[in-house]
Amino acid sequence: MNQSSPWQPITPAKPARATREPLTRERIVDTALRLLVEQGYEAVSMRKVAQALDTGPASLYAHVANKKELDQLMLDRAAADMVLPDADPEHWQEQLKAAMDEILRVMRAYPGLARAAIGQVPLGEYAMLSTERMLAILKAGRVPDQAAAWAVDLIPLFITATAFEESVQGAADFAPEDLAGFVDQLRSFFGSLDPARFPLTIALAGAMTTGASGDDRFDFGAQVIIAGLASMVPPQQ
Amino acid sequence: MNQSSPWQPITPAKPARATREPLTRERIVDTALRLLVEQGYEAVSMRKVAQALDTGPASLYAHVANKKELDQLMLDRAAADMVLPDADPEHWQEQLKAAMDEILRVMRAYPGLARAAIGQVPLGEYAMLSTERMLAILKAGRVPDQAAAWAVDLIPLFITATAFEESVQGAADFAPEDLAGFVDQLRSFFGSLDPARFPLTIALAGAMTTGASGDDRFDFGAQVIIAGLASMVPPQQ
DNA sequence: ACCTGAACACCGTTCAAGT
DNA sequence: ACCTGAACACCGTTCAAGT
Repeated sequence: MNQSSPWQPITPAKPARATREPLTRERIVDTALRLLVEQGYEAVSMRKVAQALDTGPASLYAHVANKKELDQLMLDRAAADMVLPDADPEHWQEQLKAAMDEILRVMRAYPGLARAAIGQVPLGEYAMLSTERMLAILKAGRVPDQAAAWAVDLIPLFITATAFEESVQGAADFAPEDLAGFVDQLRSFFGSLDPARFPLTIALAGAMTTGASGDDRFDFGAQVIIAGLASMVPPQQ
Repeated sequence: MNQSSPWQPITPAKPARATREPLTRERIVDTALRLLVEQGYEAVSMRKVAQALDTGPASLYAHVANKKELDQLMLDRAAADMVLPDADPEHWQEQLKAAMDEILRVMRAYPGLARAAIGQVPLGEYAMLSTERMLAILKAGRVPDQAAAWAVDLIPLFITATAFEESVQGAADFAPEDLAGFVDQLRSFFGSLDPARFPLTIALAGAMTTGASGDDRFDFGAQVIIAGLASMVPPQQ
Protein backbone atom coordinates (compact mmCIF):
# COMPACT_ATOMS: atom_id res chain seq x y z
CA MET A 1 0.00 0.00 0.00
CA ASN A 2 1.12 3.57 -0.67
CA GLN A 3 1.94 5.47 2.40
CA SER A 4 0.06 8.52 1.10
CA SER A 5 -2.53 7.82 -1.53
CA PRO A 6 -4.75 10.69 -2.66
CA TRP A 7 -8.03 8.88 -2.04
CA GLN A 8 -6.99 7.61 1.38
CA PRO A 9 -6.22 10.68 3.47
CA ILE A 10 -3.81 10.02 6.30
CA THR A 11 -6.02 11.82 8.78
CA PRO A 12 -9.66 11.09 8.04
CA ALA A 13 -11.74 14.24 8.27
CA LYS A 14 -14.00 12.54 10.77
CA PRO A 15 -14.12 9.17 12.48
CA ALA A 16 -16.73 6.87 10.94
CA ARG A 17 -18.81 7.10 14.11
CA ALA A 18 -18.97 9.62 16.91
CA THR A 19 -16.35 9.10 19.61
CA ARG A 20 -17.89 6.93 22.28
CA GLU A 21 -18.56 8.51 25.61
CA PRO A 22 -16.01 7.29 28.10
CA LEU A 23 -17.12 4.65 30.57
CA THR A 24 -17.90 5.90 34.04
CA ARG A 25 -19.23 4.32 37.19
CA GLU A 26 -22.40 6.28 36.66
CA ARG A 27 -23.02 5.05 33.13
CA ILE A 28 -22.37 1.49 34.25
CA VAL A 29 -24.86 1.73 37.11
CA ASP A 30 -27.42 3.48 34.85
CA THR A 31 -27.15 0.72 32.30
CA ALA A 32 -27.29 -2.03 34.91
CA LEU A 33 -30.46 -0.57 36.44
CA ARG A 34 -32.03 -0.19 33.02
CA LEU A 35 -31.37 -3.84 32.27
CA LEU A 36 -32.71 -4.76 35.71
CA VAL A 37 -35.99 -2.94 35.12
CA GLU A 38 -36.41 -4.10 31.54
CA GLN A 39 -35.29 -7.70 31.82
CA GLY A 40 -34.91 -8.69 35.46
CA TYR A 41 -31.98 -9.57 37.67
CA GLU A 42 -30.65 -12.41 35.53
CA ALA A 43 -30.07 -9.91 32.72
CA VAL A 44 -27.69 -7.91 34.90
CA SER A 45 -24.45 -9.77 34.27
CA MET A 46 -21.11 -8.07 33.85
CA ARG A 47 -21.11 -9.35 30.30
CA LYS A 48 -24.55 -8.08 29.39
CA VAL A 49 -23.97 -4.70 30.99
CA ALA A 50 -20.74 -4.43 29.01
CA GLN A 51 -22.51 -5.47 25.83
CA ALA A 52 -25.20 -2.84 26.36
CA LEU A 53 -22.38 -0.31 26.67
CA ASP A 54 -20.86 -1.65 23.48
CA THR A 55 -17.68 -2.93 25.11
CA GLY A 56 -16.25 -6.08 26.63
CA PRO A 57 -16.74 -7.25 30.22
CA ALA A 58 -13.12 -6.58 31.16
CA SER A 59 -13.63 -2.85 30.60
CA LEU A 60 -16.02 -2.57 33.53
CA TYR A 61 -13.37 -3.59 36.03
CA ALA A 62 -11.61 -0.26 35.74
CA HIS A 63 -14.65 1.37 37.35
CA VAL A 64 -16.28 -1.28 39.47
CA ALA A 65 -14.45 -3.75 41.70
CA ASN A 66 -16.72 -6.70 40.93
CA LYS A 67 -20.31 -7.81 40.49
CA LYS A 68 -21.03 -7.50 44.19
CA GLU A 69 -20.01 -3.86 44.18
CA LEU A 70 -22.19 -3.23 41.15
CA ASP A 71 -25.09 -4.79 43.06
CA GLN A 72 -24.44 -2.46 45.98
CA LEU A 73 -24.25 0.55 43.69
CA MET A 74 -27.57 -0.35 42.07
CA LEU A 75 -29.16 -0.70 45.49
CA ASP A 76 -27.92 2.66 46.63
CA ARG A 77 -29.03 4.36 43.43
CA ALA A 78 -32.50 2.92 43.99
CA ALA A 79 -32.41 3.94 47.66
CA ALA A 80 -32.09 7.53 46.47
CA ASP A 81 -35.70 7.24 45.28
CA MET A 82 -37.01 6.55 48.78
CA VAL A 83 -38.85 9.39 50.48
CA LEU A 84 -39.31 8.79 54.19
CA PRO A 85 -41.29 11.12 56.44
CA ASP A 86 -39.87 13.48 59.06
CA ALA A 87 -40.36 12.00 62.51
CA ASP A 88 -43.52 12.98 64.36
CA PRO A 89 -43.81 11.51 67.89
CA GLU A 90 -47.61 11.47 67.73
CA HIS A 91 -47.72 9.12 64.77
CA TRP A 92 -44.58 6.99 64.90
CA GLN A 93 -46.39 3.72 64.19
CA GLU A 94 -48.16 5.07 61.11
CA GLN A 95 -44.93 6.66 59.98
CA LEU A 96 -42.99 3.47 60.40
CA LYS A 97 -45.62 1.69 58.31
CA ALA A 98 -45.40 4.42 55.67
CA ALA A 99 -41.62 4.06 55.62
CA MET A 100 -41.90 0.31 55.14
CA ASP A 101 -44.41 0.79 52.34
CA GLU A 102 -42.07 3.25 50.65
CA ILE A 103 -39.08 0.92 50.81
CA LEU A 104 -41.17 -1.90 49.36
CA ARG A 105 -42.50 0.43 46.66
CA VAL A 106 -38.97 1.21 45.48
CA MET A 107 -37.94 -2.44 45.66
CA ARG A 108 -40.90 -3.31 43.47
CA ALA A 109 -40.05 -0.52 41.04
CA TYR A 110 -36.77 -2.36 40.32
CA PRO A 111 -37.85 -5.97 40.06
CA GLY A 112 -35.06 -8.24 41.10
CA LEU A 113 -33.23 -5.57 43.09
CA ALA A 114 -34.01 -7.58 46.21
CA ARG A 115 -31.74 -10.31 44.83
CA ALA A 116 -28.89 -7.83 44.76
CA ALA A 117 -29.71 -6.47 48.19
CA ILE A 118 -30.36 -9.58 50.23
CA GLY A 119 -27.73 -10.52 52.74
CA GLN A 120 -25.71 -7.36 52.21
CA VAL A 121 -25.23 -4.59 54.76
CA PRO A 122 -26.20 -1.49 52.75
CA LEU A 123 -23.53 1.11 53.41
CA GLY A 124 -24.28 3.50 50.56
CA GLU A 125 -25.13 7.11 51.29
CA TYR A 126 -28.79 6.94 50.34
CA ALA A 127 -29.49 3.63 52.04
CA MET A 128 -27.94 5.04 55.18
CA LEU A 129 -30.06 8.18 54.96
CA SER A 130 -33.13 5.92 54.96
CA THR A 131 -31.75 4.17 58.02
CA GLU A 132 -31.19 7.50 59.73
CA ARG A 133 -34.80 8.53 59.10
CA MET A 134 -36.13 5.25 60.42
CA LEU A 135 -34.04 5.68 63.55
CA ALA A 136 -35.60 9.11 63.98
CA ILE A 137 -39.11 7.66 63.75
CA LEU A 138 -38.29 4.90 66.24
CA LYS A 139 -36.70 7.31 68.70
CA ALA A 140 -39.70 9.61 68.36
CA GLY A 141 -41.75 6.58 69.39
CA ARG A 142 -39.49 6.10 72.43
CA VAL A 143 -38.37 2.69 71.27
CA PRO A 144 -35.26 1.86 73.36
CA ASP A 145 -31.92 2.49 71.64
CA GLN A 146 -30.84 -1.11 71.33
CA ALA A 147 -34.24 -2.14 69.99
CA ALA A 148 -34.22 0.74 67.50
CA ALA A 149 -30.72 -0.16 66.35
CA TRP A 150 -31.68 -3.77 65.75
CA ALA A 151 -35.04 -2.79 64.26
CA VAL A 152 -33.40 -0.87 61.41
CA ASP A 153 -31.72 -4.16 60.56
CA LEU A 154 -34.82 -6.32 61.02
CA ILE A 155 -37.12 -4.09 58.96
CA PRO A 156 -35.06 -4.08 55.75
CA LEU A 157 -34.46 -7.80 56.27
CA PHE A 158 -38.21 -8.37 56.26
CA ILE A 159 -38.88 -6.07 53.31
CA THR A 160 -36.04 -7.40 51.21
CA ALA A 161 -37.03 -11.01 51.89
CA THR A 162 -40.61 -10.17 50.91
CA ALA A 163 -39.50 -8.49 47.69
CA PHE A 164 -37.13 -11.36 46.99
CA GLU A 165 -39.95 -13.85 47.32
CA GLU A 166 -42.11 -11.77 45.00
CA SER A 167 -39.35 -11.59 42.44
CA VAL A 168 -38.89 -15.36 42.51
CA GLN A 169 -42.61 -15.79 41.95
CA GLY A 170 -42.52 -13.15 39.24
CA ALA A 171 -39.55 -14.77 37.51
CA ALA A 172 -41.25 -18.16 37.50
CA ASP A 173 -42.87 -19.32 34.35
CA PHE A 174 -46.40 -18.20 35.06
CA ALA A 175 -47.70 -14.77 34.19
CA PRO A 176 -49.56 -12.83 36.89
CA GLU A 177 -52.91 -14.27 35.81
CA ASP A 178 -51.60 -17.82 36.21
CA LEU A 179 -50.83 -16.99 39.83
CA ALA A 180 -54.47 -17.44 40.71
CA GLY A 181 -54.38 -20.92 39.19
CA PHE A 182 -51.26 -21.75 41.16
CA VAL A 183 -52.91 -20.59 44.37
CA ASP A 184 -55.95 -22.73 43.58
CA GLN A 185 -53.73 -25.73 43.04
CA LEU A 186 -51.90 -25.03 46.28
CA ARG A 187 -55.13 -24.80 48.25
CA SER A 188 -56.46 -28.05 46.90
CA PHE A 189 -53.07 -29.66 47.57
CA PHE A 190 -53.34 -28.58 51.21
CA GLY A 191 -56.91 -29.88 51.29
CA SER A 192 -55.86 -33.28 49.95
CA LEU A 193 -53.31 -34.02 52.67
CA ASP A 194 -53.68 -36.82 55.22
CA PRO A 195 -56.13 -35.43 57.83
CA ALA A 196 -54.46 -37.47 60.56
CA ARG A 197 -51.11 -35.79 60.07
CA PHE A 198 -52.05 -32.34 58.73
CA PRO A 199 -55.32 -31.39 60.40
CA LEU A 200 -54.50 -27.70 60.87
CA THR A 201 -52.94 -27.24 57.46
CA ILE A 202 -56.17 -28.62 56.01
CA ALA A 203 -58.39 -26.53 58.24
CA LEU A 204 -56.46 -23.36 57.43
CA ALA A 205 -55.85 -24.08 53.75
CA GLY A 206 -57.97 -21.11 52.78
CA ALA A 207 -56.29 -18.72 55.20
CA MET A 208 -52.80 -19.88 54.23
CA THR A 209 -53.36 -19.19 50.56
CA THR A 210 -55.03 -15.79 50.85
CA GLY A 211 -52.93 -12.74 50.15
CA ALA A 212 -50.57 -14.52 47.78
CA SER A 213 -50.67 -11.44 45.61
CA GLY A 214 -51.37 -7.95 46.83
CA ASP A 215 -50.31 -6.36 50.06
CA ASP A 216 -52.24 -8.20 52.77
CA ARG A 217 -49.39 -10.51 53.65
CA PHE A 218 -46.87 -7.67 53.76
CA ASP A 219 -49.21 -5.48 55.78
CA PHE A 220 -49.60 -8.31 58.27
CA GLY A 221 -45.85 -8.70 58.66
CA ALA A 222 -45.43 -4.96 59.06
CA GLN A 223 -48.18 -4.90 61.68
CA VAL A 224 -46.55 -7.74 63.61
CA ILE A 225 -43.21 -5.96 63.65
CA ILE A 226 -44.67 -2.60 64.62
CA ALA A 227 -46.80 -4.10 67.39
CA GLY A 228 -43.78 -6.03 68.62
CA LEU A 229 -41.69 -2.88 68.75
CA ALA A 230 -44.52 -0.98 70.44
CA SER A 231 -44.52 -3.61 73.17
CA MET A 232 -40.93 -2.63 73.95
CA VAL A 233 -41.71 1.03 74.58
CA PRO A 234 -41.53 1.65 78.33
CA PRO A 235 -44.60 3.21 79.96
CA GLN A 236 -44.61 7.04 79.88
CA GLN A 237 -42.76 8.58 82.89
CA MET B 1 -7.51 -58.49 16.23
CA ASN B 2 -8.61 -62.08 16.63
CA GLN B 3 -12.22 -62.50 17.45
CA SER B 4 -11.42 -65.11 20.09
CA SER B 5 -7.89 -65.08 21.39
CA PRO B 6 -7.01 -67.42 24.29
CA TRP B 7 -5.55 -64.69 26.51
CA GLN B 8 -8.47 -62.32 25.98
CA PRO B 9 -11.57 -64.14 27.23
CA ILE B 10 -14.76 -62.93 25.59
CA THR B 11 -16.54 -62.69 28.92
CA PRO B 12 -14.16 -61.39 31.56
CA ALA B 13 -14.55 -63.28 34.79
CA LYS B 14 -15.15 -60.06 36.67
CA PRO B 15 -15.44 -56.40 35.75
CA ALA B 16 -12.32 -54.40 36.61
CA ARG B 17 -14.23 -52.53 39.31
CA ALA B 18 -17.35 -53.25 41.27
CA THR B 19 -20.55 -52.40 39.45
CA ARG B 20 -21.49 -48.88 40.43
CA GLU B 21 -24.57 -48.48 42.52
CA PRO B 22 -27.35 -47.10 40.37
CA LEU B 23 -28.16 -43.43 40.70
CA THR B 24 -31.22 -42.65 42.76
CA ARG B 25 -32.87 -39.46 43.94
CA GLU B 26 -31.75 -40.34 47.42
CA ARG B 27 -28.08 -40.74 46.54
CA ILE B 28 -28.16 -37.47 44.63
CA VAL B 29 -29.68 -35.57 47.55
CA ASP B 30 -27.25 -37.24 49.99
CA THR B 31 -24.30 -36.21 47.89
CA ALA B 32 -25.61 -32.68 47.39
CA LEU B 33 -26.09 -32.22 51.14
CA ARG B 34 -22.64 -33.60 51.83
CA LEU B 35 -21.10 -31.12 49.42
CA LEU B 36 -23.21 -28.35 50.97
CA VAL B 37 -21.95 -29.10 54.47
CA GLU B 38 -18.34 -29.65 53.44
CA GLN B 39 -17.89 -26.88 50.91
CA GLY B 40 -20.86 -24.50 51.01
CA TYR B 41 -23.66 -23.69 48.63
CA GLU B 42 -21.47 -22.71 45.68
CA ALA B 43 -20.11 -26.26 45.63
CA VAL B 44 -23.56 -27.69 45.04
CA SER B 45 -23.75 -27.45 41.27
CA MET B 46 -25.29 -30.11 39.08
CA ARG B 47 -21.84 -30.67 37.63
CA LYS B 48 -20.07 -31.05 40.95
CA VAL B 49 -22.75 -33.31 42.39
CA ALA B 50 -22.47 -35.45 39.26
CA GLN B 51 -18.69 -35.49 39.55
CA ALA B 52 -18.89 -36.57 43.18
CA LEU B 53 -21.11 -39.43 42.00
CA ASP B 54 -18.57 -40.26 39.32
CA THR B 55 -20.85 -39.47 36.40
CA GLY B 56 -21.76 -36.59 34.11
CA PRO B 57 -24.24 -33.81 34.84
CA ALA B 58 -26.75 -35.08 32.27
CA SER B 59 -27.22 -38.27 34.27
CA LEU B 60 -28.85 -36.43 37.15
CA TYR B 61 -31.74 -35.26 35.01
CA ALA B 62 -33.28 -38.73 34.95
CA HIS B 63 -33.93 -38.37 38.69
CA VAL B 64 -34.25 -34.69 39.38
CA ALA B 65 -36.12 -32.18 37.21
CA ASN B 66 -33.60 -29.36 37.63
CA LYS B 67 -31.41 -27.52 40.10
CA LYS B 68 -34.37 -25.87 41.76
CA GLU B 69 -35.94 -29.23 42.54
CA LEU B 70 -32.66 -30.43 43.97
CA ASP B 71 -32.60 -27.35 46.21
CA GLN B 72 -36.11 -28.17 47.41
CA LEU B 73 -35.18 -31.78 48.08
CA MET B 74 -32.15 -30.72 50.11
CA LEU B 75 -34.32 -28.37 52.13
CA ASP B 76 -36.87 -31.05 52.88
CA ARG B 77 -34.21 -33.56 53.84
CA ALA B 78 -32.83 -31.02 56.29
CA ALA B 79 -36.32 -30.21 57.56
CA ALA B 80 -36.58 -33.86 58.64
CA ASP B 81 -33.99 -33.02 61.32
CA MET B 82 -36.24 -30.43 62.97
CA VAL B 83 -37.84 -31.46 66.24
CA LEU B 84 -40.64 -29.11 67.25
CA PRO B 85 -42.50 -29.40 70.57
CA ASP B 86 -46.08 -30.60 71.05
CA ALA B 87 -48.35 -27.65 71.62
CA ASP B 88 -48.96 -26.60 75.21
CA PRO B 89 -51.40 -23.69 75.65
CA GLU B 90 -49.68 -22.54 78.85
CA HIS B 91 -46.37 -21.90 77.14
CA TRP B 92 -47.09 -21.06 73.53
CA GLN B 93 -44.72 -18.09 73.39
CA GLU B 94 -41.79 -20.06 74.81
CA GLN B 95 -42.64 -22.92 72.49
CA LEU B 96 -42.76 -20.67 69.46
CA LYS B 97 -39.35 -19.34 70.40
CA ALA B 98 -38.05 -22.88 70.83
CA ALA B 99 -39.44 -23.79 67.40
CA MET B 100 -37.72 -20.79 65.82
CA ASP B 101 -34.45 -21.68 67.52
CA GLU B 102 -34.74 -25.24 66.24
CA ILE B 103 -35.36 -24.17 62.65
CA LEU B 104 -32.36 -21.83 62.80
CA ARG B 105 -30.26 -24.58 64.36
CA VAL B 106 -30.93 -26.89 61.42
CA MET B 107 -30.34 -24.10 58.91
CA ARG B 108 -26.98 -23.43 60.52
CA ALA B 109 -26.14 -27.13 60.48
CA TYR B 110 -26.27 -26.96 56.68
CA PRO B 111 -24.45 -23.72 55.88
CA GLY B 112 -25.79 -22.25 52.70
CA LEU B 113 -29.06 -24.14 52.83
CA ALA B 114 -30.78 -20.81 53.32
CA ARG B 115 -29.66 -19.87 49.82
CA ALA B 116 -31.54 -22.87 48.48
CA ALA B 117 -34.58 -22.17 50.63
CA ILE B 118 -35.08 -18.45 50.25
CA GLY B 119 -38.01 -17.36 48.17
CA GLN B 120 -39.38 -20.87 47.75
CA VAL B 121 -42.62 -22.16 49.22
CA PRO B 122 -41.49 -25.34 50.99
CA LEU B 123 -43.97 -28.05 50.06
CA GLY B 124 -41.98 -31.10 51.09
CA GLU B 125 -43.40 -33.49 53.64
CA TYR B 126 -41.03 -32.63 56.48
CA ALA B 127 -41.17 -28.89 55.97
CA MET B 128 -44.95 -29.12 56.05
CA LEU B 129 -44.86 -31.15 59.24
CA SER B 130 -42.91 -28.31 60.83
CA THR B 131 -45.55 -25.90 59.59
CA GLU B 132 -48.29 -28.06 61.04
CA ARG B 133 -46.60 -28.06 64.45
CA MET B 134 -46.15 -24.31 64.41
CA LEU B 135 -49.81 -23.89 63.56
CA ALA B 136 -50.65 -26.06 66.57
CA ILE B 137 -48.56 -23.86 68.85
CA LEU B 138 -50.15 -20.69 67.49
CA LYS B 139 -53.66 -22.07 67.81
CA ALA B 140 -52.88 -23.19 71.36
CA GLY B 141 -51.99 -19.56 71.99
CA ARG B 142 -55.36 -18.48 70.55
CA VAL B 143 -53.72 -16.52 67.75
CA PRO B 144 -56.53 -15.87 65.21
CA ASP B 145 -56.62 -18.21 62.23
CA GLN B 146 -55.66 -15.71 59.57
CA ALA B 147 -52.79 -14.39 61.70
CA ALA B 148 -51.58 -17.94 62.40
CA ALA B 149 -51.75 -18.82 58.71
CA TRP B 150 -49.69 -15.80 57.74
CA ALA B 151 -47.35 -16.23 60.71
CA VAL B 152 -46.19 -19.63 59.50
CA ASP B 153 -45.11 -17.82 56.35
CA LEU B 154 -43.54 -14.84 58.14
CA ILE B 155 -41.55 -16.90 60.63
CA PRO B 156 -39.64 -19.04 58.11
CA LEU B 157 -39.15 -15.89 56.01
CA PHE B 158 -37.43 -14.25 58.96
CA ILE B 159 -35.36 -17.28 59.88
CA THR B 160 -34.30 -18.02 56.34
CA ALA B 161 -33.34 -14.41 55.70
CA THR B 162 -31.30 -14.42 58.92
CA ALA B 163 -29.52 -17.63 57.95
CA PHE B 164 -29.00 -16.31 54.45
CA GLU B 165 -27.32 -13.19 55.81
CA GLU B 166 -25.12 -15.31 58.04
CA SER B 167 -24.11 -17.50 55.15
CA VAL B 168 -23.15 -14.47 53.04
CA GLN B 169 -21.03 -13.21 55.91
CA GLY B 170 -19.59 -16.67 56.40
CA ALA B 171 -18.81 -17.07 52.70
CA ALA B 172 -17.04 -13.71 52.60
CA ASP B 173 -13.29 -13.66 52.71
CA PHE B 174 -12.82 -13.16 56.41
CA ALA B 175 -12.62 -16.01 58.87
CA PRO B 176 -14.80 -15.81 62.00
CA GLU B 177 -12.07 -14.04 63.96
CA ASP B 178 -11.81 -11.33 61.30
CA LEU B 179 -15.49 -10.58 61.88
CA ALA B 180 -14.61 -8.67 65.02
CA GLY B 181 -12.25 -6.52 62.98
CA PHE B 182 -14.95 -5.89 60.40
CA VAL B 183 -17.39 -4.86 63.11
CA ASP B 184 -14.80 -2.49 64.56
CA GLN B 185 -14.30 -0.94 61.14
CA LEU B 186 -18.04 -0.61 60.68
CA ARG B 187 -18.48 1.11 64.03
CA SER B 188 -15.75 3.62 63.35
CA PHE B 189 -17.19 4.19 59.87
CA PHE B 190 -20.54 5.05 61.45
CA GLY B 191 -18.75 7.27 63.93
CA SER B 192 -16.95 9.16 61.18
CA LEU B 193 -20.08 10.22 59.31
CA ASP B 194 -21.24 13.81 58.97
CA PRO B 195 -22.91 14.62 62.31
CA ALA B 196 -25.29 17.05 60.62
CA ARG B 197 -26.77 14.38 58.38
CA PHE B 198 -26.33 11.19 60.43
CA PRO B 199 -26.73 12.19 64.09
CA LEU B 200 -28.63 9.07 65.16
CA THR B 201 -26.49 6.64 63.23
CA ILE B 202 -23.49 8.15 65.02
CA ALA B 203 -25.17 8.14 68.41
CA LEU B 204 -26.27 4.51 68.00
CA ALA B 205 -23.13 3.24 66.27
CA GLY B 206 -22.38 0.99 69.22
CA ALA B 207 -25.89 -0.43 69.45
CA MET B 208 -26.10 -0.99 65.70
CA THR B 209 -22.95 -3.06 65.63
CA THR B 210 -23.60 -5.23 68.68
CA GLY B 211 -24.81 -8.75 68.12
CA ALA B 212 -23.18 -9.10 64.70
CA SER B 213 -22.24 -12.61 65.69
CA GLY B 214 -24.12 -14.72 68.18
CA ASP B 215 -27.82 -14.92 68.77
CA ASP B 216 -28.77 -11.54 70.24
CA ARG B 217 -29.97 -10.10 66.95
CA PHE B 218 -31.98 -13.21 66.11
CA ASP B 219 -33.45 -13.37 69.60
CA PHE B 220 -34.53 -9.77 69.24
CA GLY B 221 -36.27 -10.45 65.94
CA ALA B 222 -37.96 -13.51 67.38
CA GLN B 223 -39.10 -11.49 70.37
CA VAL B 224 -40.53 -8.75 68.15
CA ILE B 225 -42.49 -11.29 66.13
CA ILE B 226 -43.79 -13.18 69.15
CA ALA B 227 -44.82 -9.99 70.95
CA GLY B 228 -46.49 -8.77 67.77
CA LEU B 229 -48.45 -12.00 67.45
CA ALA B 230 -49.35 -11.93 71.13
CA SER B 231 -50.86 -8.48 70.60
CA MET B 232 -53.30 -10.08 68.16
CA VAL B 233 -54.66 -12.58 70.64
CA PRO B 234 -58.15 -11.45 71.68
CA PRO B 235 -58.77 -11.03 75.40
CA GLN B 236 -59.91 -14.22 77.16
CA GLN B 237 -63.73 -14.63 76.99
C1' DA C 1 -5.21 5.61 33.42
C1' DC C 2 -8.23 3.43 30.69
C1' DC C 3 -9.61 0.03 27.47
C1' DT C 4 -9.36 -4.34 24.94
C1' DG C 5 -9.23 -9.41 23.17
C1' DA C 6 -8.54 -13.58 24.67
C1' DA C 7 -8.40 -16.86 27.93
C1' DC C 8 -9.48 -19.46 32.35
C1' DA C 9 -12.42 -21.90 35.04
C1' DC C 10 -16.71 -22.40 35.64
C1' DC C 11 -22.46 -22.71 35.18
C1' DG C 12 -27.57 -25.33 33.93
C1' DT C 13 -29.68 -27.77 30.50
C1' DT C 14 -30.57 -30.40 26.14
C1' DC C 15 -30.11 -33.96 22.88
C1' DA C 16 -28.85 -37.80 20.06
C1' DA C 17 -26.90 -42.03 20.88
C1' DG C 18 -26.11 -45.97 23.40
C1' DT C 19 -27.46 -50.05 26.70
C1' DA D 1 -35.72 -46.72 31.63
C1' DC D 2 -31.46 -45.16 32.55
C1' DC D 3 -27.08 -43.37 31.42
C1' DT D 4 -23.62 -40.95 28.58
C1' DG D 5 -20.55 -37.59 25.74
C1' DA D 6 -20.79 -33.69 23.59
C1' DA D 7 -22.60 -29.52 22.75
C1' DC D 8 -25.12 -24.98 23.55
C1' DA D 9 -25.46 -20.78 25.59
C1' DC D 10 -24.09 -18.76 29.22
C1' DC D 11 -21.25 -16.90 33.88
C1' DG D 12 -17.26 -13.67 36.76
C1' DT D 13 -12.69 -12.52 36.63
C1' DT D 14 -7.76 -12.03 35.16
C1' DC D 15 -4.03 -10.71 32.34
C1' DA D 16 -0.91 -9.20 28.86
C1' DA D 17 -1.09 -5.95 25.42
C1' DG D 18 -2.32 -1.78 23.54
C1' DT D 19 -3.30 3.56 23.65
